[in-house]
Amino acid sequence: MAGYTIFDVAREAGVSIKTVSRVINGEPNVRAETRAKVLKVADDLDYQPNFSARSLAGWRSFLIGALVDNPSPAYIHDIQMGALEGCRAKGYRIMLEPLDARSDQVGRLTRQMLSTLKPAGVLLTPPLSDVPAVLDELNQARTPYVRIGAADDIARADYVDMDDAAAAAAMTAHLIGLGHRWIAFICGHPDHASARLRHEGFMKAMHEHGLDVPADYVQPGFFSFESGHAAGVALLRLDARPTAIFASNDDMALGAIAAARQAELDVPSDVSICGFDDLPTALMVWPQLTTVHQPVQAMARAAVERLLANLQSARRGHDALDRGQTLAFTLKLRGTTAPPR
Amino acid sequence: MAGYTIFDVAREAGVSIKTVSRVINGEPNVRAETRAKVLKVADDLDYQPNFSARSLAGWRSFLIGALVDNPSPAYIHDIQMGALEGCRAKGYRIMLEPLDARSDQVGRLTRQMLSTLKPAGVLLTPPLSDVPAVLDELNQARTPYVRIGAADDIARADYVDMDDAAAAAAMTAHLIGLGHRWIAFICGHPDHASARLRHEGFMKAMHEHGLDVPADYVQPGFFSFESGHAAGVALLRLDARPTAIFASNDDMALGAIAAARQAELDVPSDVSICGFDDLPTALMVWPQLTTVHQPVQAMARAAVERLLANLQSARRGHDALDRGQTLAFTLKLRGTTAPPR
DNA sequence: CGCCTCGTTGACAGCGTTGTCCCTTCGTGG
DNA sequence: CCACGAAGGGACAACGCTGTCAACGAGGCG
Repeated sequence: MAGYTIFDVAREAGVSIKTVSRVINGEPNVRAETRAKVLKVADDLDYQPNFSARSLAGWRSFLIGALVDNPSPAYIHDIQMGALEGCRAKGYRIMLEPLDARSDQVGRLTRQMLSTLKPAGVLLTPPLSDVPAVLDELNQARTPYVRIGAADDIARADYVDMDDAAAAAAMTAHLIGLGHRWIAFICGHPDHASARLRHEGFMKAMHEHGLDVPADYVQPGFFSFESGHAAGVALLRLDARPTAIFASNDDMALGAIAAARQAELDVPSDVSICGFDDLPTALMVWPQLTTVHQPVQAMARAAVERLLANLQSARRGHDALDRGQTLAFTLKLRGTTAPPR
Repeated sequence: MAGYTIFDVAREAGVSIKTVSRVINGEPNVRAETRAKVLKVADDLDYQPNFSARSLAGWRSFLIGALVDNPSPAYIHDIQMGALEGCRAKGYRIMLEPLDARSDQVGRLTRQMLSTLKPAGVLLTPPLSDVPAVLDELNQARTPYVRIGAADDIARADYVDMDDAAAAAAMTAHLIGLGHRWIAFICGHPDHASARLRHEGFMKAMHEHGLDVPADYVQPGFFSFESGHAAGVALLRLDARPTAIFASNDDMALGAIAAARQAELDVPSDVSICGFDDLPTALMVWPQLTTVHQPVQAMARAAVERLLANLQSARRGHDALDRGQTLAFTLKLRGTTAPPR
């Protein structure tokens, strides 16, 4: 039958259950020799500590909740894989928890999740990273959490993010460097802090280069293909048609490309288009999409690692280390941007 | 503090802990009046039964493991969301478990996962649905499971799938109906049973319509964009160039489209291209990709529902119901297929 | 009218682990 | 050689829930 208990290990190793527990949990006050013996027996028996029992007996479980409210499969996938990488070795597990950030039940749902799962920590992703009701519940339950891509009240808790504004500025500078002067921008979903930052980065770069951005060159968008398509249609119909369009995510960039194709315009020779995120799809269209690589997986991994590090230092009574971490972005210059004709 | 225990509910309702437990678990032999009272108190207190305690005390946990080995974020996402839909209401949770089907450790890893998590049931996705080592471990641990898209030894366990061969035949018939006679096929990953079935469906439809398939019209592929691209390049270089290409998944279809673009061929006027899966990306390229909609989310949901139904009937000592379920596919006729010139 | 059955409820013992507390052992300095 | 402190190790009680079994009262039946 699959599964020995700690009792079996203790018997085989000739020590008490508690000592095995100490070894498994890396607690101090075990002689190196004893530790080695226990480890060997545990390995021989292929002993796996029972998840539920550990959570029940100990203060917290070995679960990390990942709260998401993002329609993008690729984003969720990256979050989950990054988080898994960060905690698999330490015996923690990830439980994905989709949650509607705009619901007025979001606080109650968070609380329910906390009391059923009693997670050791929680990962917050945009736009949930900036929902006060969620943060409050987390604080009240004294559950440590890391916010990914948060913008509001950044000092409130541990965070991991990237510099969206700088990235947008860098991409804008790239377009300007190619010779573009008339660059339009498609905004992201207003609920997302990063959408705001990307917009700011774009505007800043334009102004710094002394370039003008007409009001109708900034189109609203919601991070969806359709909204990008609509914005693209609107932009390409303008009398003073932009020579480049910077969409604040890839889905919208693809929508804008579709709009260009329908208008019988070639990308990039008639109009350059670039995105933001670097989805897998960016490589699966032709020409391949010029975009900003957002290190989602690396952020998730870093977030989990911070979480676990803080859990350990909390147990030892240390203070939290630094308060957050900003990861580097990369410009992926590919086929959808070129000098204007 | 967030979280009352069953004890609080019992006290408030003036009954024993066990009675509350009965109500929560929907067990029989509780007077309707008592049941209602307990339910009301539980609701007032917003009581959430503790996950770990339930798993530890009962021999079943409330976890369902979803074993996946598929690089596609969209696929994993659909599986997870479908599974969530199927079990959220019943208080079960999904735990995603990536596993390498080709590793010789796959059996050991499965066993480890089973003994730490003690899941109530397991969802198997392709290609893991057909890995004997995994199935054996599951049987040995007496953990019920449902196989999604399995092909080998189908009577071995409960399954949910779609008719890949029929779907491929239907798509082929669509191309033939448009007037194509010279249709090429890009195969899928040889480890996937569905790849084989799709190929068979294609060949069958061609033969039934009395059409010939030259040997070099059937290209190998691995379900990846790159392999589709390579196959596309090879096919479009042929002296007798096919007028249509049926790629056995969307990633490869996109690869083939890229190959056509690079060869300065228009899709669909110079060459029709279609895929299989209906990824979100299929709608985000222009022209939009003609493909077969694979009901991944619905399959995952059905699989979980079957799992839970069987769990209940097992407890009541019933036999398993029917042995499996085949879901309907849909042809999504969009912009990348058209009559040949 | 007593006996048996059935539906309903509660008392109690685990489930496999960790936290707390205490005892033992060993090394060190006086 | 003894006193003392620290480190190593064990006994035992939780943790919150479910499974088992027994107790109880209400009917049905002979």
